[in-house]
Amino acid sequence: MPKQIDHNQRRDEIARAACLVIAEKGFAQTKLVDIAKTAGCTTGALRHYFETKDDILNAATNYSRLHSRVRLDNASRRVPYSLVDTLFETLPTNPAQTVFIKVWMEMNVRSMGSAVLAAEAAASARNWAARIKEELVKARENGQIDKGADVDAAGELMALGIIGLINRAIMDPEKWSRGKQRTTLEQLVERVSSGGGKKRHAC
Amino acid sequence: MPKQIDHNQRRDEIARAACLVIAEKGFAQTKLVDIAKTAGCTTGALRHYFETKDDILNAATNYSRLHSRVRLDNASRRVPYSLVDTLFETLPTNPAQTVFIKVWMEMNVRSMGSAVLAAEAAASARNWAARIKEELVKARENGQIDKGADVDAAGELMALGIIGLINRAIMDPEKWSRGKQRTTLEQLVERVSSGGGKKRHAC
Amino acid sequence: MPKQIDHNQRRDEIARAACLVIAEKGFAQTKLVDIAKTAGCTTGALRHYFETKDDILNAATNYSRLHSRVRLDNASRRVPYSLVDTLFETLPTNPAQTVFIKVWMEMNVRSMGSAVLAAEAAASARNWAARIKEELVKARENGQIDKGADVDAAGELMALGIIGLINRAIMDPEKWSRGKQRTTLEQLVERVSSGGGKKRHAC
Amino acid sequence: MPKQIDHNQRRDEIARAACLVIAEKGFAQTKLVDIAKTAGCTTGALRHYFETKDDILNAATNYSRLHSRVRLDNASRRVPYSLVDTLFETLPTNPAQTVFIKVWMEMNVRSMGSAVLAAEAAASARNWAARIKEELVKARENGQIDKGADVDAAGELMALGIIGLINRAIMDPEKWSRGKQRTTLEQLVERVSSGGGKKRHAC
DNA sequence: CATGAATGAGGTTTCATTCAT
DNA sequence: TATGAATGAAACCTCATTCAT
Repeated sequence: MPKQIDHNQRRDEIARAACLVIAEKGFAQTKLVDIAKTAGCTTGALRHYFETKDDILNAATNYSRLHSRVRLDNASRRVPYSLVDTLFETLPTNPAQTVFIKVWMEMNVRSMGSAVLAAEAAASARNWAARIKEELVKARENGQIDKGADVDAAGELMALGIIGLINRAIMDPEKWSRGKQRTTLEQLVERVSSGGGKKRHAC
Repeated sequence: MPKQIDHNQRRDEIARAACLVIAEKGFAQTKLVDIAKTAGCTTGALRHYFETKDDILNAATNYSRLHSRVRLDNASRRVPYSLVDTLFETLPTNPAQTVFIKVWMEMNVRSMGSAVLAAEAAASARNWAARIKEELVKARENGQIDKGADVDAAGELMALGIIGLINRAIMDPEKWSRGKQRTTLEQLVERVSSGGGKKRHAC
Repeated sequence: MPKQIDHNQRRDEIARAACLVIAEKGFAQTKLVDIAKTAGCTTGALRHYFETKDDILNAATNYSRLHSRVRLDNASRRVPYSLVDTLFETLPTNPAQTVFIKVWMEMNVRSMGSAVLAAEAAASARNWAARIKEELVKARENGQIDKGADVDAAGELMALGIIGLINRAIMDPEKWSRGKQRTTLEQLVERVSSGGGKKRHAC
Repeated sequence: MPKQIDHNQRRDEIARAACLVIAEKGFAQTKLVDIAKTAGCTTGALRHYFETKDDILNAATNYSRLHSRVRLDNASRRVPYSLVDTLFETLPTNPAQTVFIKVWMEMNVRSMGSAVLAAEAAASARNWAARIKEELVKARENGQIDKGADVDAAGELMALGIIGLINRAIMDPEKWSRGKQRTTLEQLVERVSSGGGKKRHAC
């Protein structure tokens, strides 16, 4: 009997290798040989798990999305709960997260060239924004933001701010140190979540 | 030197053509022949104006940055001045601006693969954020935002929010209609600029 | 040596599987994996019975030739004997025979690229023509064609006609229904075998 | 201005080069580099004239069909007209014709793997058979075959015989010398065209 | 014997760049 | 200055073959 291989696991390993290469070299410079080398195999072997290069790229996209989501979920489960600490996990403050975010950016851009990919990317973005809103709900329950906060509006704005922060931090890591990302996130949470219509009327 | 003028004009036309192709097909699918076709010439002719494809891509990047900047400047000069109206001009609410923003996104991603380009992109981003801050200053002077607003912090957050909004609107145009972009921008201006530490204490 | 028997039987099964794949997909599109799948095994297993792909292809060729020959022999042994019925068995009027004929055509073409294979194919063709001639002899003895028929010439022409019929029927099955093949074969037998120089003079 | 190239002419040259390579090496062994080399260019240059390898192969098929047809037409126009001389031109009695016939055989086989190609091949075959029939009509008018000959049936049988002859001559050139092809063709014409129902009744 | 993952040579395809005209 | 045919390197893709299990 030949070596028993867990196909799904191997696919994940390849997707992860693809992420590393994409994050390092950029999508356009990502060659199959590099992915294969990083995954510890040859280009031919890749074909046992993926039909085409595009399939690998798509798998990398999903891998990246999934791991970002898992990272956020894990942070959210920490006790005691902290909204800022949780959201902070989504920022490119460490190599691993930076990799996934770079892949996410590369793939967002790539998806602009295909209706199908664009639809997926849009769905993923909505999903992610909804996930951010959930955190605000949780934080409101925990009393970390105003009880009267309009989490719908706040969630949308928070999502935008985080996306912006992620973008700028990736593009300009020199300026956007871990500390500055943290401070900015705190400001974001404070301004965006404090308020909503009711609060302002009360004031 | 009429020839020189024509030469620069032609370079601009080519850069603009490159922007259109990049926005339509994406960076990875942008071929020199397509740029040439869009510019109304042949690949050979491109060579008279640019040494390499990368040069054209860089020119497209600069063209895109310049025009986004000009658009913002023009909006800012309108009388009577309106902060929201001005910032609204930076959003992908019309085909032309959408093109430039797509190019900006594509090129940001592309720049991740090169230290030189990354530095340029970072500088451009800082520059753009500073420009947004200027608008807040102007708006504060005009009384459109609180006199006591901390424009440094607010400017930073506003820049993040706008970047996030641009990203989401580009990736998910179905959800982010012109109207929704407008409404969201208004909320952003209200929450981000209203306040700063002092104001809140006063309340 | 029961193993030996199984071995040969397995080789036959593989050759037959190869025929099916060749007939369905064509020689150029015949992959070892497809043959293995059709034979109910894996590519690795093929190696226990054949050294290379070419060996399998050659085996398929021989299998096809052998079975066509057996089919003709069986038809020839039917009582009462009928020349047309017998020759009819060589035509692609049923799926099985169609498969073998397609393999024969594919392999004829393939053999054009190799002196050794070409020689084999030529020998096989001569052999087959001789076999057709035998049928004419038998038919003459049975009185189904003129006693004075020149079976040498007639056999040659008959062989040509049948080859042509096979070719056209395979290439254009829509036009060459079973019935039309039958009718045409009858005409062929009538015209080709009726005569020869002597007969015509006698007329 | 660059070198002025007649695209159609260049396409024809490439198609012809492809024919030569196909005839020499067989379809399966035909590499683009060989075609390019034979055509006196590089593989890259081929792309100016054909999208894919398959397109080149299809062009070779059409080129082969066209030239076989032209050859037959030219032979048919010779004066004085001779049916046998005309049909003789369709046989592989010289290198050029042998090439085209080999391509025809290769491509017939190749077409078996594709519904579209198969339909084309079938149409081409019907067309060719109709063309043969035309020659019989002409020969009947010229008195070279019986006035009462049933050219419909005879044409069909003649087409079959010629196809068979072509096949055998290509596969077994040693046996099927130019002379033997000629003799056999004469016999074919004599037996197949002499007769039809009326004639036999008269006898 | 059988498996099927892995190999890697060899093919096709792509496309920025060059250059004779 | 402009053309666009041609180049050729580099990528992706294919698949017969191998071999550890």
